[in-house]
Amino acid sequence: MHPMVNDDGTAKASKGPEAASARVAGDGEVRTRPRGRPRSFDRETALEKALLAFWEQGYEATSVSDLTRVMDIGAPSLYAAFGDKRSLFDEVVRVYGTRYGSFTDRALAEEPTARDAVERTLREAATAYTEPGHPHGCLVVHAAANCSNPEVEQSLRDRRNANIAAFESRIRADVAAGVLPPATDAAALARHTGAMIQGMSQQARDGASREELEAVAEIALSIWPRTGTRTG
Amino acid sequence: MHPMVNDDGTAKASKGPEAASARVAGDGEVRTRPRGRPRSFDRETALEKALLAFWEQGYEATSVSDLTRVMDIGAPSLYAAFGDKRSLFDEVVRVYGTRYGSFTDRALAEEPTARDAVERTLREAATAYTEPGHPHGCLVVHAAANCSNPEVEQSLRDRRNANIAAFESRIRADVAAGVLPPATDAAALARHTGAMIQGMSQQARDGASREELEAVAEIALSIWPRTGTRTG
DNA sequence: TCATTTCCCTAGCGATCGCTACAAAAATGA
DNA sequence: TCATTTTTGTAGCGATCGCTAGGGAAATGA
Repeated sequence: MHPMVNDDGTAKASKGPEAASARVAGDGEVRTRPRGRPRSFDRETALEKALLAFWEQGYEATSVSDLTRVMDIGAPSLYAAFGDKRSLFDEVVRVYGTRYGSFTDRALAEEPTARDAVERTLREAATAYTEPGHPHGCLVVHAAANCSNPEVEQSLRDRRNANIAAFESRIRADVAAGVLPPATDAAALARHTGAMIQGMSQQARDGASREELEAVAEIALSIWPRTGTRTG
Repeated sequence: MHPMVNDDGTAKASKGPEAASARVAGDGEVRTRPRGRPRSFDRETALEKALLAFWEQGYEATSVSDLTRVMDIGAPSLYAAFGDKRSLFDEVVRVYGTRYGSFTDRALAEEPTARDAVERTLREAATAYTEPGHPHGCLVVHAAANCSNPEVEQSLRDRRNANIAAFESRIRADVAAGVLPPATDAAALARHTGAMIQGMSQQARDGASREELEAVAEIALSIWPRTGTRTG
């Protein structure tokens, strides 16, 4: 696809400067350093800078010139290490998902009920979306808004809708288990949760504080029947 | 500011091809047609096309080339009639506010209680944000997202926050009147409403149907105490 | 008819966009 | 030392961005 992409360019994982050339067959010593001139920058550090830029400004408003400036590398280095702008953004979204955006998945996996998962998600969203040290709000919600590239826009839309679908199936499971009433509209409840998350993210971008978002979350949580199995 | 802007270019209201040259002093007859070559396009029609383009793609992703194509006029005609891209967008936002986005103001002005106003707003949002014939969601919420021009982004942010502030003062009025409990957190309740509106708008952009948004609205409304003065 | 006024069309301005050709620089193994 | 491999910086590609100069076209009043 791309002519000048080296081994760890568009690869899935971000491996360091290993993957050497000289391979010692069955022995353990594969400590050989790569062949040519070594990279002058740390790939993960540069990726983190790109993440913050995309998070702040969105995919399209972040130019390659912006990226090379904040990553402190030249354009050819960027293209050699990350492919093109789109590939870099995809990798940024992956890293964002594992580093910043995984509280929803954790809540769904670890909490005993759907309500508890939603409660934890909304409360953690209030914190995460206003945390100092990085842009406010959710990258997945905002970074591909008004994007001329329909594939980029669709990829984040898919993530948002998959998130809501995960809530819905979790709610359905609680309905089947008798934790929630049989008449529960799981789809609507899940979509309501998704709308709250996205609305809170927009509020965070518009300047709302953590306390203000927490108050919003409390209100949103009051719709859930308090008949859960929680001990609290 | 702009050298080649005629009388009705960047003016507040969109007046037609009047504002004639020959002025009959105190008499009523000011029917004289303008002096030079008449415009070959209808200004309001072109403005509506620009509105739909900005609504669909956002401020920055809509190029002047896009605009001249959908408005079916040349670039010099656009600049002569509307100033620059920014002025055209400002006018589009004004028209959008009066034509599509005024249901919130109407609800706040016409409904007897804050709860009724929010109820009507959320229900009408479900309809308006999924209406066929124009893009889904709210222009004010989305059109300036990820905008490189901070003034444009701020102008819509101000509108969103002013909207929430209007809800808050309406809620405070009901608290003062005894319609809502004295312990009501007006700011949080207003922000919750704003987050719901923005979340529903995002949902509409992501493909949610009117029925789905109405179900979300019903859930969101269930947080309000049903002790209103409504007869229904 | 004719000067005046205003609009439209062509054509192109300088700036920026994403991206890359090219050659020097810095590491390797032999 | 020297050929090989990979990265780096420079410099610039074609395309598009927002915007406008300039001259002809279409209306006016005289």
